[in-house]
Amino acid sequence: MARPRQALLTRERIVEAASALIDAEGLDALSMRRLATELGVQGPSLYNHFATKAEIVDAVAEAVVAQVDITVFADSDWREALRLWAKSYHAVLAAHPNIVPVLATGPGRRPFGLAMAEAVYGALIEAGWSRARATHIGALMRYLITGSALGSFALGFEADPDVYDERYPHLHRAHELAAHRHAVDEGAFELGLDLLIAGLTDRYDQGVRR
Amino acid sequence: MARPRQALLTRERIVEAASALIDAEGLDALSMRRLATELGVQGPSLYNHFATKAEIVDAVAEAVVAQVDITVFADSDWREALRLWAKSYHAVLAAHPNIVPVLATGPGRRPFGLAMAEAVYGALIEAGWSRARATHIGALMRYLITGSALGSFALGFEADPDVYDERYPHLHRAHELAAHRHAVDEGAFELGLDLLIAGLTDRYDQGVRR
DNA sequence: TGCTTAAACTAGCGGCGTAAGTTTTTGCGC
DNA sequence: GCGCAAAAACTTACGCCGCTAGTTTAAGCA
Repeated sequence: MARPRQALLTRERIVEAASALIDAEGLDALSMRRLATELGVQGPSLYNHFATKAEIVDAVAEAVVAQVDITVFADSDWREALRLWAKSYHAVLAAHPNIVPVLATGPGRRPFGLAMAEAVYGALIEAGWSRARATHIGALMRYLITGSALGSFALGFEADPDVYDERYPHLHRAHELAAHRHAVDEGAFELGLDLLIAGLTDRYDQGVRR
Repeated sequence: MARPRQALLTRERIVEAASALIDAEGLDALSMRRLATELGVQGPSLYNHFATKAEIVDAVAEAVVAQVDITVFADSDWREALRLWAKSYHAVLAAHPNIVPVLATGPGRRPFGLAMAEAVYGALIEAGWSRARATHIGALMRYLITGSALGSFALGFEADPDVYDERYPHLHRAHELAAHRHAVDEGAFELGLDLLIAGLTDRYDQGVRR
């Protein structure tokens, strides 16, 4: 086949297919040939639309970050905005956990990623936090959000009871963690968010803003 | 060469070389052929000592976790122990950032990883926290520690000033972040640790332990 | 109508993890 | 002391991978 009358590929279609593949089978399953097959095309054809595989992955990451609600920073008090944004971000990552390793490395040059950083940092600065502290708070939120999304804590433990022998007396029920995955992971995230925002609120109200 | 009079490889030597390679050039640079070359041997010879590449990576992860000080849980108050352990873990990961993605998925079946989980969870249970809360606290600590080690927040922003145009008014100095990498990353981690432990202490002292 | 560009193709390079089978040495049981 | 299994290296090879180069044909514009 040479050039078809109607183009088979668009950047949008490629990103959609890549996103679906990553969601369904993980980052490792995304290969140029596999993705192309999924789109009914030969591998190298993708290079007519993206220069490298990394560009495709970046575009997928960008599409995911674009789903996070950052409008809250315009409307709400910084505490409430931080909480709502964190929950929104957390929910988006929970829906697309396989792309998290990419997001965890920072916004890079991705416009939506930068817009999110701008919204968070801007709101903290406007609230009166020092530049250094606003940066710390932004970093801290990313640690919590990507850390919790990167891998389920509950699933980090084997479901095989034989793993937890007499060397680990307190872990004798750790094999049950997987069954309570949601409660464990969400509970830890909520606890972290509560503690961080409460602690920051205390400092803020005491006038300690740097 | 057939079987040599003196074995060229041992599991220990392989893990050491793999660890050094990962530290120096990252997880992606670790390939069986490359690692073998580093050890003066052909690629498949490694399979006489490890069944898969994943087993080698696991052994490297285990060697790193083994460096974390968990003796503090035997000696100190849970608050102090948590703080000291977190700092030790953080320092170890800062020295070996490239292996963090592996650790972030949990202890799996690695004895040192499980021993660490046992120490942390056991100390929290002994202190009187409920099982559910102790699990949450353990998860939360992992989120903070691996989240902060996974990728420098500061280095997640491009050092190229042109990236930060008029769309991101508050980020106009973000290109300077890389230069303050240490202060930013450490500051955020310390802030997080302070806030979490202070918040947990408050709840604990008020008798809220579940 | 003719030229440039776009978008598909095929072929191929060097690298990957690992399976299979070969060779030689070591060390143990008789 | 001998014979033989196991150990530890090897070579070869399979089917993947990202990506480059060059080819073909259609589309769009001068």
